[in-house]
Amino acid sequence: MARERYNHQEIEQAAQQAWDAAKLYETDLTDATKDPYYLLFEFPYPSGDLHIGHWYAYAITDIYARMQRMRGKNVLFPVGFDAFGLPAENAAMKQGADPKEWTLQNIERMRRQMQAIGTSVDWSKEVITCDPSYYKWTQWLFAKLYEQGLAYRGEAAVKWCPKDKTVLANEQVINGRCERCDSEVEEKKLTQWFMKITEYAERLLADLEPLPWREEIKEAQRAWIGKSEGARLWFPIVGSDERIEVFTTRPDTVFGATYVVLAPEHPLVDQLLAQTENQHDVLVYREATKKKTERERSENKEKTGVELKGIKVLNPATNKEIPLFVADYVLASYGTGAVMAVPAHDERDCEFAKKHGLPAICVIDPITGEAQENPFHKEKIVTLVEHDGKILTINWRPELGGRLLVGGSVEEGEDPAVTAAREITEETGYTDLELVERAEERVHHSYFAFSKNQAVIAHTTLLHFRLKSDARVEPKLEENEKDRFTVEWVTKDVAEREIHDDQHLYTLARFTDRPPYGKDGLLRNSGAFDGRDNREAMWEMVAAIGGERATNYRLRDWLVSRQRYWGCPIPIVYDPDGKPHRIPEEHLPWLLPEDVDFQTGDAAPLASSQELKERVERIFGEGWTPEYDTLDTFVDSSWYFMRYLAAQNDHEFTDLGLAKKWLPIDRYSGGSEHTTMHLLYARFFYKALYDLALAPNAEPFTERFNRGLILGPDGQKMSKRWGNVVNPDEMLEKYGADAVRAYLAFVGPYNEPGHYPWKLDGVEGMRRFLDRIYTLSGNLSEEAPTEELQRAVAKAAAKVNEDGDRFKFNTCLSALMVLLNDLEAVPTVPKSTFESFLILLAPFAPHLADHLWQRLGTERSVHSAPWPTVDPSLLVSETVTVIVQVGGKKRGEVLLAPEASEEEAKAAALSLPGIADTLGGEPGRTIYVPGRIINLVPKS
RNA sequence: GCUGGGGUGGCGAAAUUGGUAGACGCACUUGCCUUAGGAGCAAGCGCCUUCGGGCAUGGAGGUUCGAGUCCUCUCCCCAGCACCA
Repeated sequence: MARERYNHQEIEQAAQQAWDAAKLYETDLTDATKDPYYLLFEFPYPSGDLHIGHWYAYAITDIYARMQRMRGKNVLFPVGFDAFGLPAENAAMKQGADPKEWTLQNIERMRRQMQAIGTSVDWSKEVITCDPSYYKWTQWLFAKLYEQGLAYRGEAAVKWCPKDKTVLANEQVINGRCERCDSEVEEKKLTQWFMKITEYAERLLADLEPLPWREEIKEAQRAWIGKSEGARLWFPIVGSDERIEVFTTRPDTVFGATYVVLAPEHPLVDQLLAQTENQHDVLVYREATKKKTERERSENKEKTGVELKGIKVLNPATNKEIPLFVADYVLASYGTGAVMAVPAHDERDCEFAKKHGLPAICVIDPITGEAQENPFHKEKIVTLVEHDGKILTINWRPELGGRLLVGGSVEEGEDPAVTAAREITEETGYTDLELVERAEERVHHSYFAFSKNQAVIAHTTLLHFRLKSDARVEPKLEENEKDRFTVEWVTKDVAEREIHDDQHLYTLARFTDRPPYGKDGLLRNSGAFDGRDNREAMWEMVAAIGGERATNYRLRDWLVSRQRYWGCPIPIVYDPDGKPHRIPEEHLPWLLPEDVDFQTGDAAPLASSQELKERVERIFGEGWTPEYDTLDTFVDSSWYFMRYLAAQNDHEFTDLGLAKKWLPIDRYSGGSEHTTMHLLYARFFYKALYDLALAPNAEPFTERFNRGLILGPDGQKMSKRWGNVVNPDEMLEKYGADAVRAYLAFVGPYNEPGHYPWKLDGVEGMRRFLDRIYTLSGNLSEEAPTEELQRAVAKAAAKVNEDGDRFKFNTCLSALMVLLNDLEAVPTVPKSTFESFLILLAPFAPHLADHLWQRLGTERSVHSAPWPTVDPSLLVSETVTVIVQVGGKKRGEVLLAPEASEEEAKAAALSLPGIADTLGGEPGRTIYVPGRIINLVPKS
């Protein structure tokens, strides 16, 4: 039977017109007869043309919208445009276009394209963020947050992009570069508008836990919030009433703090300058850091800094005077902008201390091994012996511990150094030894000595020896000891790789890499706390030195001011004293002026508007001045999903009655690039509104899915630069919307963000699949379906249901392909079977399915047809293939009833040729999993 | 470096969560049909094989009657964070 090709252009246009005319996708938000289901995708920025990534985002989400609708849900599947933003303004500067016209034209074009791909979005609820009817409410919400103190004006060192000529939020700075244009970001001290997202840090973190999101999304948010728990401690400045406040996560190491460091921007630096002996050096250093970009500061990890000579601070634990430094490895914006430095236990402090010759005091004796009950205490030594750049090791037989350094037990009253020298000579024969260093700290190594059947804690002294010469005597060994180990000189690398004992590894690192030393263990050099477990004693120490528990977050407040034109005007005016006031509600929307000059250099374009100045004076009085900054577009997109519920409502920003019913959003599909910005901001916004009783609950998105990326045919990211951009319009013309969307659904799972290359052959294959369906529609009969066909349909329906809910449309389609293969194998297809097939197909190829459906003589659209319910009894087949294994290896298969007993299965298995031989007699044991396998295990 | 997610044919991927590894599709091979067309149909398609089988899910061990799936170690890829005290 020859395969026909359907005319996709005709079919698809007709279907779209029919859906439109029937208003098939307008959701009645008040309908109480059906379960509401809110399916949301991130609304696009109207850049101009729909690209394949948009297809992937909308067409695939649309599959689920259609599926849910057919299952009887009242589906809200809205769309809008995130229409403020820099590209419109750039186009204005480049081509002299009006940003508004440019944006609206793009929106018009994208609307048409979205309709052409057959998305079932509800256009009646469209929102456009640059429309005054929308931004009126953005302004209104800003004012609400301002009244709550959640939007505030503050002076801060902010990130400035010299190319885009605007400040950026922290989130928009990637490795010291502007995330949009990749320019190196500068720091400026400016007064700007912020949102107090830090006040919500804890809730943003805690409320993340129960959400059923992928771990990587949650983890990215957690990392961004960056909670760390520790303490605030105060270090008094000698001869002054001032104290330096530091934040530390390791207050238990305070006795080891040998100096204090301030960030160069720390306000105390100015205050202390007068008493500083080397004022000039400090000023020079501070100027130098100021000139460096953020990137230079973090790229060059060499630790620089200057001591404030003549100034000492007191370590509050030891009461000793310690020096004070400024260094740019301490960040002004984190914690208190000042740290206590503990070189013995912190890598960065250690590096800095080495460079400046500052002492390291070890305050923790590490504990290694595994905790044991009732241990026997013992004095031991471990020694690192070096000669000629190599390290002396004893390579024990594997069961005796493998490669180790020289160790041994200290005899009663013996000096550990003597023990060490004795052990080295006894075990290895070397005699010409020189003691280089004896570690101040000791290692407490806890283990079970099998030879003596005794749990032991070894209190180990660590020693570092050097051979003065390789003079050697015969080792003094018992006869039975001789073949238990070999003495080997190895490089440090080999030692690091092959020594597995923590205690010995610590020793190796202790004398080769130097500090930082171990993280946890028993306190030493810590006054009254000596011998205590460091973690356990930590808070007592904090209390003892007058510190307090504190939690710090990496998250900073969200900077929302932008020195740009094409954004939502901040609804603030300033009185003649420069004090900000919110613009009263009756003046909202506070319109964006139109008489602006974009070429303003570093100043905000709004400052060039005469109309704006006049408007302010007219309304508020003489001397009043406008706010010239506009809002970060992430503010617009932080609440748009609420506006969909009341897109046309002039009196309210949303409909709170409907919100109770529709929010939180059931499923939110978007790109992984929005994990730490949009998603975090929107969650914050929603929580803030919840606290104002303007949102019905505290989390806006129940489920979140990050979609993957469609790559060019060459496996590279699509880009004009590589010439590998796929033009969706061409595809649409050549293969039709159904083929393209089904192909995109088939490339891989939509519930995890993978990278899928666009393969033209694949689109053709998908079109072939659709053509085969079309062809099959010419081979229908009025017969009743056989049970076999019913089973095939039920199986496909079950799979589409299950995997559809998991956003795994690739396997849904494979189930439909299997079903089609089955249908092609029978002489004629019963009409009712084909109808079921079309219903299952409808979400994936909505136009073709609808066309064929109507050709069967049905008036209504397939998209209003009821989704098939699966009869579970049809999923259980009469016979199942049971795998026959002998000793876990497949040796054949038998057909059995699913409920066949073990005896029947065993008999059937044994009757297979060769099974009995392979088995060699009666099985010792039989494992039978009905419907799956029978495993006959030979007697051993 | 830290954290998280991964590694399965030539390619995109499946695998009922411990029970036939590679469903489905693409590419490829062979044959058929034909007024050679980038069409259609049929068969094949992990690797090796002495045709009995044997070996295969990055690698090495382990648990188990049975491991892609669980455990330990290790290598590689991707993402987020990265001087955060």
